[in-house]
Amino acid sequence: MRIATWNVNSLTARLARVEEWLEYARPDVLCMQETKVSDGAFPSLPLSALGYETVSNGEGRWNGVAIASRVGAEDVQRGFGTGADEQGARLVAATCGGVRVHSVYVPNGRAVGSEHYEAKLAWLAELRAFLDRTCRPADPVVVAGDFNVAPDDRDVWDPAEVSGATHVTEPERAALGAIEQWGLADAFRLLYDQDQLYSWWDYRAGNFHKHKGMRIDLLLVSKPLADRCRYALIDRNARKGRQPSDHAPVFVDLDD
DNA sequence: ATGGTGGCCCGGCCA
Repeated sequence: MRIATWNVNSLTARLARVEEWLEYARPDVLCMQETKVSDGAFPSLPLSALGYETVSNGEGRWNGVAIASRVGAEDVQRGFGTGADEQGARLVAATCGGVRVHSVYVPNGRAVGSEHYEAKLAWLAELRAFLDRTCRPADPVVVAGDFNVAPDDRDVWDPAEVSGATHVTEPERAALGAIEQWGLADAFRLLYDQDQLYSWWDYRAGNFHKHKGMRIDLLLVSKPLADRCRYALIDRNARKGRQPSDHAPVFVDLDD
């Protein structure tokens, strides 16, 4: 089973690239973030033509998450369901082929110490609480998406250059750690320990070509799935060419 | 070069 995640930075603008990628990577499940499309305008038909059913949680102009699956999508949940401010449409979950799959788009946080940074930490704490009340770590669970946190210094191009900035601070890493402590592991790190393997590069200043990126797109898997991880890839090629997202898709292959 | 690119959708916000 191949499960993927990709911040597409507008599914409307990226539809051709997403279709192309689905055709050659053929994931069983693709979690998408920053779809920037309302549920009513979601392009379900072209994805259906490729064999994928889709579920989305989208507000329109900003944020938005979705799951495309060719192994079913049952028991859909949109958002935390607490009635609290969710800072936009950032969570959708469905059961796909027996795996509870969550597509998440963690708030960016902007500047350290800003209200947005504090809200990012609060959102991560809400995600942990959501897992506590909706799933069990002994079951097959995936939490995949753009976490806007680089788990450790291997995951940034220059720890000194970004030191103290968002995505790499200790409180953000601790909040991510609290989610992992629920019973999840970073599938990529179960398999590989190299540095300089990134999933996002700022559009600005030619950062992609300078290899200045971060690994912030993660597939967190529960123990029953961690034991099945065989292979993972950040598809850097999908960041190249015409009209790319600023993120590359990432996938993990699970043994049956 | 105190910006830079790109998405939303048309002036500025967001990443």
